Amino acid sequence: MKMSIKKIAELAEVSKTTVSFVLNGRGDEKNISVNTQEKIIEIAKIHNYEANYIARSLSIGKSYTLGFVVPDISNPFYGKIAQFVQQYAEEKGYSVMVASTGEDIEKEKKIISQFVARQVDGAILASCTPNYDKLSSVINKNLPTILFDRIFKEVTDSYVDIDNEQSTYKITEAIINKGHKRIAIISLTSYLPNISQRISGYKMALEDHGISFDEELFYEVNYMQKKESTKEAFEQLFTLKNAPTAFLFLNNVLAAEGIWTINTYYPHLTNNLLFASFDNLDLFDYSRPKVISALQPNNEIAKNCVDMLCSQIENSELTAGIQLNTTIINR
Amino acid sequence: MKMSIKKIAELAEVSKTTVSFVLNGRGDEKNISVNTQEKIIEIAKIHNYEANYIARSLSIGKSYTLGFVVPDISNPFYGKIAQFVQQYAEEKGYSVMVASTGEDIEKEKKIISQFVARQVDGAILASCTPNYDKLSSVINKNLPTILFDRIFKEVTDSYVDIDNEQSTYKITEAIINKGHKRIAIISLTSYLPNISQRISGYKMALEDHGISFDEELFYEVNYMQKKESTKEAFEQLFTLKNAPTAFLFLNNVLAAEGIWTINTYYPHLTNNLLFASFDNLDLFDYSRPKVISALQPNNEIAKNCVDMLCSQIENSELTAGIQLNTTIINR
DNA sequence: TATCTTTGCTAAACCGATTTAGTATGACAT
DNA sequence: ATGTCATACTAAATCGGTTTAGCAAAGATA
Repeated sequence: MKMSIKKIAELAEVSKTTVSFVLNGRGDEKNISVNTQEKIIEIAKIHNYEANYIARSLSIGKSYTLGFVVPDISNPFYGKIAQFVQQYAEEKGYSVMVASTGEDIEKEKKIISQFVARQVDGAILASCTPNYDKLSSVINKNLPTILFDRIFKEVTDSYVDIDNEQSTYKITEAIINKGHKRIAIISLTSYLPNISQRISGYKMALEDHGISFDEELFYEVNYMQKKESTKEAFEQLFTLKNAPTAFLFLNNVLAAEGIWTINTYYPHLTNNLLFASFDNLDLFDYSRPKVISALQPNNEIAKNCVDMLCSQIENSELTAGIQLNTTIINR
Repeated sequence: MKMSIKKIAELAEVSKTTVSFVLNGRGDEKNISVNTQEKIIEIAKIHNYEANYIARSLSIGKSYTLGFVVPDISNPFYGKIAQFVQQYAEEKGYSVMVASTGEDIEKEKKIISQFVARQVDGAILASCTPNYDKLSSVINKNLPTILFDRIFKEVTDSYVDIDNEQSTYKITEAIINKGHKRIAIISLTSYLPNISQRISGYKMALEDHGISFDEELFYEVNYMQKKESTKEAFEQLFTLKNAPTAFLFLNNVLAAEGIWTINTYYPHLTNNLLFASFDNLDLFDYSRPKVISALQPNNEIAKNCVDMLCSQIENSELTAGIQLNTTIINR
């Protein structure tokens, strides 16, 4: 038999009110006698009573649920952050609903609406839209939202950012310091702010080291057909009279694809090239080539997202957006 | 202003009941005049009304929420399945709450209790307990539950299994067919049924090919200290007078660790050894050594989990447990 | 003895939906 | 004129909690 506060009240021969007070630990405060308190707690224990969160949510107008929305939850970068987000959320009494948008802005809208309808208290979002008008329409449903990874500062101050430009500058510098001058950069067709910051860091580093930016070394891969697109990029780059000796990939998916491509179609070159990537992957330790990378502080990103979101939810306190630093892993 | 059925009723000058009928598409069935219906829908649209799922849940006693509980959501195997589970769940109108147990049975219990309190309609679970008494106590909260990956058939018939024994038999056979006779097997200290089935498949294949099982080639890695434990395993195995020429890892985490270890400490051996793994990882395509693997049908596992769970929830229909096949990728 | 305070408890409204069991009205048949 | 039926709608209970306002009795104070 499913227990409810009402049934406990009947068994203990007290009112629902009293039961609610006692089971919420407000018995003393509300002057409920020790006797009554013990009786109620005893009965609750015997019958394995567990509060119905749905009813409580409806009553107090808070669901203690957060939404976590990313392009692809099976990407290890988002996976790691999901894991930490859930862990920190749990510590604060929140559960987490997760959804992947598959880089589809319409789906993202639907998911957010769905989460709003489900009364999530807030959302942590890596939006897939390359357009901040659209993003505004998505998140301005007066839903507390923290942006990460894909950030539009024009839309909100609630974000946990990464020093994309500075990090890419450092990676590029590390490549240059190993003696490379022809550094290909593999980017995305879709224009996200984090990506353009990374491109900018690359260009700055080149400039500061007296290397001029060569449009021929800049390649945009189409995410939807990344296998073919990456293969094509390599073909083009290797037919250049002055082919690149190093490759900088602007995220982990591109890098993994690059590693696959080079091993599949150009295995003889794996020892001659230098690879570098934004985002880290464990496999960069032992892939051929090894990959210099900028490791994002997943744990801290998650912690800050949850902390900021909760303080926004609980204290309606808008913390300013923050920027975290990556660690360059120079393999 | 947050809209509710009550406010729409006031604006339309009808009863809450009528509004509810109309907005649920039961207007015709309930003989609500076309005029009234249009008026209500119009008002709802103007004010951007979205039903409160919490209230609906309380009322109908169903949350349209599923729990997805795994040891580690950042493991790509679980991540992929999570992605598909969420996708299929969404198609059926369910949202998914995700949680990682970190291989901690107490945490697993807490998470399930939490999900039960939150009134999830059912759960998809890869339990971390090596003990089916404990598992029973976890899932027998009359919560519809589908087990996958970590399955105890004694506990429930609701599972989506993999042909662990047969698959490992095939992998082992593939190794043998490449001329190897000394095949190390790297397992886990924790005794899960899927792991013992895999071990059994390995032994059967050896036997069928006239190779006797050698206890010295069997190594159990401690998950909690897998780096040190794997390193130790390799040290031990390589000091054998008759060292192994092939390694079979019983899951992807062990294999990834093995690849890391061999590249870090024995880079000169990477071309001489054959690796094989249960579970597939993209990197097996280009790691050194390449890795023969048994690819689990993530998409199908997810689809079956969701389908079985929903039919259990919606029709109280207990489908029998099923077993899916892996694909051996012989690199 | 009268008044005030504290102790111990509860009735009832509320959150926002769903759903059952109706009612009122008018049309039609007998 | 009466009964039957379809149409168009609604009052009120319900789900399982929280919370406000307040009551009755006992003890303390004047």
